[in-house]
Amino acid sequence: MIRIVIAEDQQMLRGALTALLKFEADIEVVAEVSDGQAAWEVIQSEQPDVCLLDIEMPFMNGLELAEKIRTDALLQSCKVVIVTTFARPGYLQKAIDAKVDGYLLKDEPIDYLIESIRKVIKGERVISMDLAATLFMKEENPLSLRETEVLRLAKSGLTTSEICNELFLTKGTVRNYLSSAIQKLESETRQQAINTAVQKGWI
Amino acid sequence: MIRIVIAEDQQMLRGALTALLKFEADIEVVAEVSDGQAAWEVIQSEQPDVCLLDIEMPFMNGLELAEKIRTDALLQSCKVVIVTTFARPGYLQKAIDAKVDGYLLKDEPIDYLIESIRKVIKGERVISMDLAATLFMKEENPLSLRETEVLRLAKSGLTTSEICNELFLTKGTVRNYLSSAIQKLESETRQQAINTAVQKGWI
DNA sequence: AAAAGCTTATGACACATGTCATAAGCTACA
DNA sequence: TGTAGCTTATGACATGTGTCATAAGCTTTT
Repeated sequence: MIRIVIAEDQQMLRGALTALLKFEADIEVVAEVSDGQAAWEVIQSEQPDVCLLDIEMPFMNGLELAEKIRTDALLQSCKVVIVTTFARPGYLQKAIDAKVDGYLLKDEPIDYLIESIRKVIKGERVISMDLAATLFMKEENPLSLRETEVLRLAKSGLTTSEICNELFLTKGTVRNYLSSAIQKLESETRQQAINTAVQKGWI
Repeated sequence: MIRIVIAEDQQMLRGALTALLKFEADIEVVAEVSDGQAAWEVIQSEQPDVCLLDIEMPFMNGLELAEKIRTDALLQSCKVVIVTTFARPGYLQKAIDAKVDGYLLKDEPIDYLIESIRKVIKGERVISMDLAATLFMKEENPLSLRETEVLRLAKSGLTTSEICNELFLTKGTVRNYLSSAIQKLESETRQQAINTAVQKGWI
């Protein structure tokens, strides 16, 4: 019997997945939760064979959670499958770094998900077809730590002076970071830079 | 027998819904499609009792589709239920204008969806609890047509001069529109104005 | 030890952005 | 027939933004 925990914040999808997985004779859904914190608690207490994790969840996202599971000595045999809407290279990279066993898009059929669960139990790794392509086309995030930070703040609508107050930098420095971020992302304005960075999953 | 068409672009959720609705004795899923255009075609040919429509779909969104269904003489008896992730007042307003029969969030349990299908068939209207609240707290979109247009273009990263080329206006005019949009949205920069407008579903 | 790259900073320049006052033409509504 | 609101426009002003040259201190890698 494959024991599974489902962490997905969208109730309709979570309920539907749980309902359908219950029809599989070899699968048992031991818990279904809607946020990262609750997921972490139930994973520790239940020690499931497989965790299905959404990325965007309250309190703790699926990638951070995957990282925590991988570095916990008691959870070495627990397989991790990320299930997400987003085909962002940045997300995929983080998932690979966290050594997840599967990375599926919500745009896959459920049968593929079920099949994938059985595969990761056997020690195989699974990845959505669409994503296998982005793996090869993968672009490294060209932004430095500070550039990323500054751009993230710019995204939330802060002006240069507000950003420099936030990070205890001078205006000039912040403008320099934004300038180089804009150039690295081949954009012309901060807005465009923000758009591409979001789209690539870099901020 | 209640005949249903499901239009939802996320395959996993669409498949799950279809699978679960098939267990209901009084419900028949006559078609499931992944974009607005395909939905429109199948709705015309199948004449279903109920359409479940996602909002964000390729080719035609669910709100435009709802509008088309409501204005088609042959589809007067077809009930429309919007099922979406987003609790944006702007979306809800458009849905109400299109006289939809139901507006549910994907954050509801499936049982509620099934129950809602039976209710709209009886002529009732259904709306998610969370949304009933926003209905009362509803804020009117304070932006004029032009202001909305200009802000939408700004959102995609265009500079003032690019926007004025796009709309055949002078730079000064575009700046005035942005300025008044920023003030109406109680923001300080175009970026902040864009953020709040997106969040309210106004652009 | 040298090279490369990140972090921080300054000053200067050109241009973009946001505000304000003002105004003319238009539509819709009372 | 006003009056209100939208659309369009101009000029002026202050401030914000993006680029460039330059540089010092720091860590990491070769």
